[in-house]
Amino acid sequence: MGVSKFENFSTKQNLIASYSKALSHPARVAILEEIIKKKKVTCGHLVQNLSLAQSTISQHLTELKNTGLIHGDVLGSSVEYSINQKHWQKQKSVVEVFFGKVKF
Amino acid sequence: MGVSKFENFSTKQNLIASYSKALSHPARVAILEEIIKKKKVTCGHLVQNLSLAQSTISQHLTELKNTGLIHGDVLGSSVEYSINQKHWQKQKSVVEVFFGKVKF
DNA sequence: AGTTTATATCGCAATGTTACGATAATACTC
DNA sequence: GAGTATTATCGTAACATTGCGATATAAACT
Repeated sequence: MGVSKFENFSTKQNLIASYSKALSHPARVAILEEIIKKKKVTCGHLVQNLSLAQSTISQHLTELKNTGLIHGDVLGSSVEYSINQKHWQKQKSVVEVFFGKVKF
Repeated sequence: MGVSKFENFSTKQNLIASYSKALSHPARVAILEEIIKKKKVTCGHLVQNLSLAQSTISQHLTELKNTGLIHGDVLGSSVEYSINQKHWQKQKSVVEVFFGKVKF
């Protein structure tokens, strides 16, 4: 029991769910806002600005990377994270279409 | 450990996270789509259309109700669920502002 | 090569989510 | 009132998520 039954739902429904899940924790929202503000941001910068351990932030970054919202460019010994414009726009439009289904 | 540190983040960040969490499971996306399509929908109707147990669907409905996205009107022995237009619009605008922060 | 710096990954504990069956609660029907 | 129908809640099992410290990995610097 307790196992999510993703196969019962459409690809589109799973896509919306997966995109929304990326934003479903305030730490990830905060990370994205910081990336947007600074354009490029390292893990170390985020560690200094958010009150979370380095390993925790790295984990959130990996999640955001996996959904496609950001990408990391290796720069010497550090990694610069920035918004993946293509996926951002895709998620933006998918979510907006969903919310637009309700007519006022 | 493993306890989410919501207090480290702003009210706005927690709001976006909480709204997004409501859409972070395909069953809830499917439920919302069905409600939008039919305008009003009972729990029983959803049980017939989604392959999930009655108790599971009732649980998802309660979650959607708690975030404010839908409300239920008692109608005899059943309950008719519909979109809470006010909260829907609020969530729509909060999410759109967030996505709009990235300029292309 | 050894040291420092930056990030990722592992292992684990605490908590949260998802699903179901069983049962309770409420409102109609006879 | 007894029986039926509809929804909510309880209890519980199986995962999943979040967080941290410790450790691994990789690049840069002496």
